Amino acid sequence: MASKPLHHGNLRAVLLEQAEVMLRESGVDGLSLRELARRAGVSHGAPRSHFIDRQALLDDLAERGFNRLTENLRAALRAPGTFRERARLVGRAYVDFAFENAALMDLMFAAKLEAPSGPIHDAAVRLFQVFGEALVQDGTGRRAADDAERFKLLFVATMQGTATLLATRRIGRMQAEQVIDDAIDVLLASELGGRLLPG
Amino acid sequence: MASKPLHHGNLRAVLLEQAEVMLRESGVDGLSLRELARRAGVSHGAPRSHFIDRQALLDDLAERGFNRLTENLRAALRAPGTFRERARLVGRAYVDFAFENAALMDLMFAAKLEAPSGPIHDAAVRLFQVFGEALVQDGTGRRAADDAERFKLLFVATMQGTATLLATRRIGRMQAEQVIDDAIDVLLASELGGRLLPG
DNA sequence: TCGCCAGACTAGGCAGTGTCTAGAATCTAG
DNA sequence: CTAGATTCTAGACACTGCCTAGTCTGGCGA
Repeated sequence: MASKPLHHGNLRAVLLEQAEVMLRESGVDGLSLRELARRAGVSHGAPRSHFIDRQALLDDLAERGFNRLTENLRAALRAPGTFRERARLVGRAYVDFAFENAALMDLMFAAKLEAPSGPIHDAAVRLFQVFGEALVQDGTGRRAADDAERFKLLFVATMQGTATLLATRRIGRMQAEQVIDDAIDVLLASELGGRLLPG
Repeated sequence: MASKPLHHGNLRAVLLEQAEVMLRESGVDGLSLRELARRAGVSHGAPRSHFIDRQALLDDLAERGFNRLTENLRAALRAPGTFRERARLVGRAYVDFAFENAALMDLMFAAKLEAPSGPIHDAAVRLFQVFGEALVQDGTGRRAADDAERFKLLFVATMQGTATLLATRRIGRMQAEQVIDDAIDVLLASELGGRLLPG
């Protein structure tokens, strides 16, 4: 599938690229297929060869967003340093991404009415798995696994909430960084964190 | 302003009510002014007398959502019990609201491109003030105020993140409740919580 | 080599939408 | 009772997403 450039070149890639630009410029509501086609220099029906729906395009954008964010977090996690230091980097990466891609985050975390399934959901699962990977340094027993899951969820929820507050401009960037620093301090000092990361 | 029923009765109220129904039924995208007018039994231009814009209607809905959520949290906070117990109730109220009004939450926490201002932002500020009120049992000195602010932000961020994860069906309702319980435990056991609520 | 065909793309049309306008209907204040 | 302001109607316009028929093109098998 998705073989070679055909008539236009590689329209699909151009569409996705321009779509991200429009998303940044004028939000989700400002992203119209016809305007997108206009910018790409093709007829208004052309995008339909690559995206059956407007929603299909939005889903694709969201999925790519998840993948990019996942990669950012992976990179932060690969950095040398203590667990605390790397956790800080991860938090900053998350919050930075939310700040610089506010509209895209809306797309990624828009409330779905249907049941969770499909590639977007899978991409989200893959994102959250990143947090899990960092916590399995001691994978001893079911107790540890349960603790790790709760620790992970708590950390993710805090990051996500901070990201939302930042993207909606309810708090500033510095406040956001303080929140994640505080969150990490509190989490690592807690009983939950102590059980997971002794020493 | 907003005196008495005129031709129709009180259209504005009917529109807002029906709009919330449509929001719940088919999300933000499914909320059209013309369909709304149809359901209210008025011509397609009638809503314009009460809402200059579609966005004005959405803003009004968001503001009302903030006010309702604020009232819910106030009620939870008024309940008798220890601080921990009331904090639990607040967390549950927040998360329940997000679960039952997912599309509305999207509206309330959609990323804004502009600077924060206007009635929606004010309503959001009022919401977050509720958390502050619960924390000023000992208002001694600047240090305490700073701690209270950080505590509040951390708590709010966690609630908000949990709400998003729940509304997007990334986690279940029971997981969400565990997250807020864990968050409260961790926060109250922390140094930050200890400084604020000694004893 | 050549015909053929799946896929990319064009162009037109349709229903639906948000917004604007002029004007009728209605309420309210003087 | 009249005059003005407000609510509402009806029509128009530009724009949107989606559908359809038909054209073009690149690659593959005979």
